[in-house]
Amino acid sequence: MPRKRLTREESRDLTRQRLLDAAAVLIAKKGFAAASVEDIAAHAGYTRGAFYSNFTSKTDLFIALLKRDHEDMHQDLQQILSAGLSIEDTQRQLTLCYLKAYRDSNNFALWAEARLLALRDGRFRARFSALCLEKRDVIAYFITQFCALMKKNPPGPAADLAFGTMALIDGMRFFNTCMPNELPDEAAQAVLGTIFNATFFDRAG
Amino acid sequence: MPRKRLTREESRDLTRQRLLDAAAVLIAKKGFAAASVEDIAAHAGYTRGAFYSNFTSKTDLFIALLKRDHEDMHQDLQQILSAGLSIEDTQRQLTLCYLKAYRDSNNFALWAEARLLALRDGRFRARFSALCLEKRDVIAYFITQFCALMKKNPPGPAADLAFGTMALIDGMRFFNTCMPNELPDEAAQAVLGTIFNATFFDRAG
DNA sequence: GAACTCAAATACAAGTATGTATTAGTGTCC
DNA sequence: GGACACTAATACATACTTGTATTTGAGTTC
Repeated sequence: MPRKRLTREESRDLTRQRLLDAAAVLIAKKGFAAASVEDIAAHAGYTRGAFYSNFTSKTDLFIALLKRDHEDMHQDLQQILSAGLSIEDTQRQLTLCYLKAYRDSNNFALWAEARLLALRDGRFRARFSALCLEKRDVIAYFITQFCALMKKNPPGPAADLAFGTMALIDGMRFFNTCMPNELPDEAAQAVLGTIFNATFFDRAG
Repeated sequence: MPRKRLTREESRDLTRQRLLDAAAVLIAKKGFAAASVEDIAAHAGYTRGAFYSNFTSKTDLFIALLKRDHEDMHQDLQQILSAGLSIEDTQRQLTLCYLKAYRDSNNFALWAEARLLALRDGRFRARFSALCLEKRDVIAYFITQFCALMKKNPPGPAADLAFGTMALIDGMRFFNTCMPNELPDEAAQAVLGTIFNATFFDRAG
């Protein structure tokens, strides 16, 4: 099958995506600061010219990258939510979704990198916070729905608990990834399960 | 009072400490990769010569820095533990200790930076993991003691739960620091309290 | 206080990044 | 199919870093 001739816009978007893909790999591998623009462009099969033609800066590209990742995850969660499943099935789907995201990506390293950058760079922080809050809201909504389904009140403001959830998941994922001998998959899952159950299930009210 | 004349060893140690102090500030501010050796040395009031005379590499210095911070915290915790206080007093001391560490340092940014570095650099990871595990063990011991004091069994292996504790605290601290409007101090404390209580207190067994 | 030793400064040689300014080569449109 | 428009490549100027090799100068010791 002959390769389709691309319109200018399609072509441009393709290079954009390729640059983003390359950036995801390189930033996860070397870190944001160490991944040079040259590197990223080269890995995507371009030169710096393509990069600067598509993004104004490395930071700009990073935000675009995070946004893309966030939207992917958001869609997944949204789908689970809108399916109107039972508690058990929702939980099951959630786990699947989590594991999927877990398996095939080093994206959590990107978010860790972004958090660090956000601590230092005010401009970046503003844009990053917006993304984080969207993420939090999705999770908060989940918590609310979940508790409603179980006919319990959440043990605190759902938005705040959502932060806790994110903290816990990301942190455990780091330990699990970095020292799998000390915290193997099952142990990590068990701890998450224990804490979530204790917090959201095993309570009066 | 005239400045004491320093022995060679004292003098050397002083520059070492100064370099570490400067590194702590600069790495927290700019990140490990972006904080140059030159920068660090200059901020400490030296040139690169002093740096290379005291450390073999930036990574080497970073490990030394983390170790120093860890030992400080370790001592604090050890003191609380060995005081043999009641549950309430222990909790109170713990909170104080936590807040103290919280207030006057950007050190948590250092650990976040280190985690990222550990993901990529195998050599660094080995050394960093060792520190992390010491930290974990201290916390795990705390958990064990605490549960014993309350005559309850921990809801899982203390070592694993310690990872969860670290994840939660560090993660919440990030959100609290980065977006204090969205997650103010009290909210962060409340969430931590809720989750810890649910996990360690409000259970049968 | 003179010889010696070691910490820190200086000088030097590469290597690598960024960003802009200009050029080449294709889609696009009449 | 020829002029135009825009994407990506190239060329260029500049600025940093790192690490080593050498020198200076201050503690130490006899």
